[in-house]
Amino acid sequence: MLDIKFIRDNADVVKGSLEKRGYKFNLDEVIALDEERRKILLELDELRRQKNKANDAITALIKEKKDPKEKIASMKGVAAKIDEIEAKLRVSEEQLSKLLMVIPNVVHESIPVGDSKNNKVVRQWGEAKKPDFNARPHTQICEYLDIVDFARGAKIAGSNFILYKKSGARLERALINFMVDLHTSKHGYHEMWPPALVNRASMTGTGQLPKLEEDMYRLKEEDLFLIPTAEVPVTNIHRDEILDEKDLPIYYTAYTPCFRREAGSYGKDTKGLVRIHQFDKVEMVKFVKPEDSFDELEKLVANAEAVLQALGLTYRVVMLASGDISFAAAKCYDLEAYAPGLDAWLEVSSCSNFLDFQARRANIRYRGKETKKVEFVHTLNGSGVALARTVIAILENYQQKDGSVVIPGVLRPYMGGLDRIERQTGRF
RNA sequence: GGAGGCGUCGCAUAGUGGUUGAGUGCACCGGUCUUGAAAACCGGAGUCUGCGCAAGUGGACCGAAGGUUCAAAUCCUUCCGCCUCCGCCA
Repeated sequence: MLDIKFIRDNADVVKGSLEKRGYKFNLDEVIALDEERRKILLELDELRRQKNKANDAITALIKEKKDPKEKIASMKGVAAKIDEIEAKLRVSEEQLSKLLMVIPNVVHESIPVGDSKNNKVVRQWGEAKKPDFNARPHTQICEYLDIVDFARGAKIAGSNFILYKKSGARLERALINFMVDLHTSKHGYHEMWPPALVNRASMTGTGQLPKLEEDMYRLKEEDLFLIPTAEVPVTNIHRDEILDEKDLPIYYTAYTPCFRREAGSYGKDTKGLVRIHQFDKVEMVKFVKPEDSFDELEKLVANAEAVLQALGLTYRVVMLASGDISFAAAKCYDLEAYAPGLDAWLEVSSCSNFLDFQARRANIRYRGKETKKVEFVHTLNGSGVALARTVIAILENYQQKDGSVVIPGVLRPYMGGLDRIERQTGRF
């Protein structure tokens, strides 16, 4: 959420940002509503002041054992008027906050303007090269090695739900453990294991609601949502809290499954592991002082890159353009791993700085040591990294001519020493 | 799922209709004392928001939302959360 005072004082900046994002939004309506709201508030406060004064007078009369009847009678009208104006204020505030909730964050000046075609590759690590034999896509590798069962996943839950089998399941678990261990032991993150279902307040706090309700799985009875990312529960750890400056920055990492309905994306990337309804992800979340957030973003990206480097995967870092960046983010880098079987760059991480946008919605603040003032923190998060697509990259990059897949060295201790996945024979 | 209890300013608590936006203790900040510290003593401190260049001056906030009343932390209704016991259960 943007600060209404910021909007008021920087209407041009906000309009410019909306324009860069390609948003159609009438900001002047917001500014007019705010003006009206303040006018009502002024009138209301004055009446309430009169009421408070009169109440003091009534109290004094009672103390002096005098009859307050006359004073009381004269206050009835004021009380009624206050009720009436309070109702007006409520309507005005509701309208305003509804609009404020759907205004996206102001994009940072450093990012390219335009749609996804203007995304900028900042750097690349490794070479995008195909093996010297006929590289197969991961779907064929999975089938040959019998490590992912697409048909049974669909039988159990529905299309684009995945059943990992045997070494496939083990690989998934190995990756999760490897990544969490890396972030906790080398990058200074504290490990968390949050609920995979969250309430409406949490979803609103990080900005998924109200805009993206139809993209999520929802439990009607309880009004709970399956998390689309660990960002939601982990950022909301500190919702409605005032942190101490000395505790900042706070780094958390968490593995969670992630659930996405992907409504409206049918027909797009529907083959294999690219776009599935439930996937695993290790997430990194930061709470930092405002002046540090852009430095922290660079470090966050480096932490995610460390995973891909350790796995020996070729990737590139892409700075998202203003039209492609998410609702709550001011600046965002995607990490894309190269998958030779598909001959495609797959988005496996997204690292964003939200500035105080989420903190304002979720009311996450800190008290300055020197200033004693309470201020909003800046929040960031990044995938470190998302599975399924990383599994694709591993399978397609490490496939051998004989159809087996070599396990990257860092994962072997997590695979019980296994260094290669080979075709399993037998019924199961 | 059933029965009961409870939600007050960082923490613990006092407060059952009118000098209560709210007392006390701990924690916190400043000062006195001390070589320094501790203790003791004195003092200070909540959050949000309106108007104002500012000094300042209003308003709101006792889990949330409604209601009763001239007046609500206090009474009523609904909701949310937590605790205890019983039931069920990985």
